[in-house]
Amino acid sequence: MNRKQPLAVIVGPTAGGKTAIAVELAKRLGGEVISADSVAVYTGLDIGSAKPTKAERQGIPHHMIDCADPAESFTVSDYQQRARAAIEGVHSRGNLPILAGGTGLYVNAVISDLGFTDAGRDEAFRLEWVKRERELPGSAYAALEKADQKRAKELHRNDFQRVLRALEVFHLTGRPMSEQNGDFQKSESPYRLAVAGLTMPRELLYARIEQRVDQMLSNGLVLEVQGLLDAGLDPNAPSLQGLGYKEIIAYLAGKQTLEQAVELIRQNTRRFAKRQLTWFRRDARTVWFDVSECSKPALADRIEDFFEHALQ
RNA sequence: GCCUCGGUAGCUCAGUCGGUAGAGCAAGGGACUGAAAAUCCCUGUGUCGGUGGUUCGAUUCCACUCUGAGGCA
Repeated sequence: MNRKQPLAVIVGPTAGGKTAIAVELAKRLGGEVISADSVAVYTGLDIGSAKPTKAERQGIPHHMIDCADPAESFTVSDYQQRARAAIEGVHSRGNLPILAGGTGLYVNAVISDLGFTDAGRDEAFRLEWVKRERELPGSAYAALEKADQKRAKELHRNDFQRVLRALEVFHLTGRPMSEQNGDFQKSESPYRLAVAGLTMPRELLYARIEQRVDQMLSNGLVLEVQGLLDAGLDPNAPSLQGLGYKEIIAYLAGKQTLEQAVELIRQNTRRFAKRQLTWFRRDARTVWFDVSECSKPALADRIEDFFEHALQ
């Protein structure tokens, strides 16, 4: 009987120390890092995404970083395919893949048996509905109630982004989205899994976020954004809707002061970290490690121990 | 020194013709299947500045007091 391949996973809120611990464990366990970060996939978005530098990577191979053009939109489904291929590559080299990142949906797309429908995107269809919704708010949800009652019940009528996607799937396939997607909470993982969650007291996390934002600024975040815009990147591109980018763009457009932009980045990052915690807490497979409870080497010891036992 | 207007949720304020109070923002919690760093939902007990007085009952009225802003000397 074929045994599933092992996959070590490190999740947690932004600025929580995932990168450093992932590299440390890769060194100890003979691993390679698979990033699970929806912004670090884009080339050129380096500072704002806190992409690990060459020095921080310490010679450990990192996958799923710089693999998409920021002018194009990169989706979960793209991520799933390519990340799984990357993991297979790591296995074929006899190494341990370490999936590390804070984008919950991306992590789930890899570690759960999450099957995406074949339906891609239909931009014309989307534009049409955006227009209709503006003219008659609530019409998209009303249409979904007719097309896919089950999905409509799962969604809130105001969650236009999801309502629209469900409509799009029905439009492209002629079948309700709710019939095409399994319940990923109940699905079995394709891998032998060990999921470590990094956590710390909220107060400490927020202090670290503040530090990180200051660091990004002194590393030249404003110049990075200016450079991307100068290179012709559309400020409305999905890649630039990320934290830190949209606020700086608003500053460069003269819509707010730099101080306001920075304060907004801090606040939005705190909120984002909160949402990340909500996501990872929900997954019962996550085993939590409090970073503030011990020294860095001791933390690495504990997680190394956990991975070794859980992945046996 | 005198006069006026304030002191109510972490912040800015509303309100109670006397029956112990509510908005916005902040914050917290939750959801999450092709934009996910996105999108969306839910959540308001606080010595009503302090001490006395009147009253069945005071955050509300009265007195004193502390404190902030402005004005007059």
